[in-house]
Amino acid sequence: MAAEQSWLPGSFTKNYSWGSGIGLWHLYQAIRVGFQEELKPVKRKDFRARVAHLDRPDFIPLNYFLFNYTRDNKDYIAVDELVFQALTARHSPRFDHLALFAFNFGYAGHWRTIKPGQRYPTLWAKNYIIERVADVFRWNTKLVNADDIESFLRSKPQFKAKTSYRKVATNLAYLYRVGGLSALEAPRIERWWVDALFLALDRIVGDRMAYGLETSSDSLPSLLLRSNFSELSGPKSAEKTFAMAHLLSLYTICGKAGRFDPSQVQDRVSIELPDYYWQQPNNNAPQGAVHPTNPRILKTIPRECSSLAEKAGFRIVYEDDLETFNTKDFIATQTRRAVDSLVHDNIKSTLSPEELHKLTRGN
DNA sequence: GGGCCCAGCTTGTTTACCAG
DNA sequence: CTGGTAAACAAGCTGGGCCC
Repeated sequence: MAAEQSWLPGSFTKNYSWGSGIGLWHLYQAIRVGFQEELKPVKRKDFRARVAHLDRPDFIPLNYFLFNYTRDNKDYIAVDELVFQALTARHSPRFDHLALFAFNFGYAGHWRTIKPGQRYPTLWAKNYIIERVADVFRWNTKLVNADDIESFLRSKPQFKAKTSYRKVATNLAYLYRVGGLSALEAPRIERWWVDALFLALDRIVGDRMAYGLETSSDSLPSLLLRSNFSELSGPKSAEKTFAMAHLLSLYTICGKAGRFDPSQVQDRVSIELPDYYWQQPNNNAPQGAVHPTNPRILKTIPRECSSLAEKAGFRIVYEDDLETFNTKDFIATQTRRAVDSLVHDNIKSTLSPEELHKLTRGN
């Protein structure tokens, strides 16, 4: 992505009527209605028709938060991590933070009538986050406000807007406030961050595919680096860096963006686990994959992917546990399991529970 | 300062019309 | 009846003003 290209605000001079006290619920609702609660790509025009009765500008979800692609001369909205979270989880701040990340990351894909600037529709917000929030403010989001955004935009010749500096600045400050930008300050790994990593990968791969480029798994780390994922997803830390390696292998083994298509996952299972007896899951709720070295590395995945996740070294957490998943309990269980297996193998441990505890946490 | 409304622009698509 | 072209229309926004 060329940094020197124009930053166009497009319809972000409009208001979406976010309302107060409900976060980005209207976006969540638009996605659920637009997809009719099905994890299948939907035609752009069908999405519009379905959300028409919600009486909000449909191009805000479509052109700023979701991902578009064209196939056989028809425009579709992709099923990606943001759609997955909207359709499989209750609305929560976790969704809002993921949506804010999607907005700042700013990949809208391709559609037939796309105009200049719409492929990456939020370069002004993205660069505000990178240059001001991450670099200058060190993620102290208390310093974010409309005045600061406006003066940033006025200082940037790339930002092409005749009169709308103030409107864009106030709308962006408002979006950040209702969506909870301050939560992105978290130095440790949180679930929205794990989801955001998958979303970034979906969008990077999808953007390249929409414009005719294949992406090998080997190239994902460098593409991720160049995408400014780390600058856009809160303070950097060693914990996040370690987690990225594990999560990249989980993303790859689950089939990247193909993880939402059960037949593609089934094909992957037969390749990765030739002896695995495939059973149609009797429950479509997603499961959690948690990494034994750090229980904060918890990713919801489609149920069909669980055997693949285990192959990548993750443990499966059941759906009912996810809402209340407790890091301490998980560590305790892991420690007990480790002790049990030592006892079972008739090995006398010379390690104290504390030492085992450290071992099972790794890193 | 956000919500709301509307005029108007650009681009793409459909229809109308005409020559051959 | 066919192909080409232009006019009409519709989609998809954008900009701006007014209100509370």
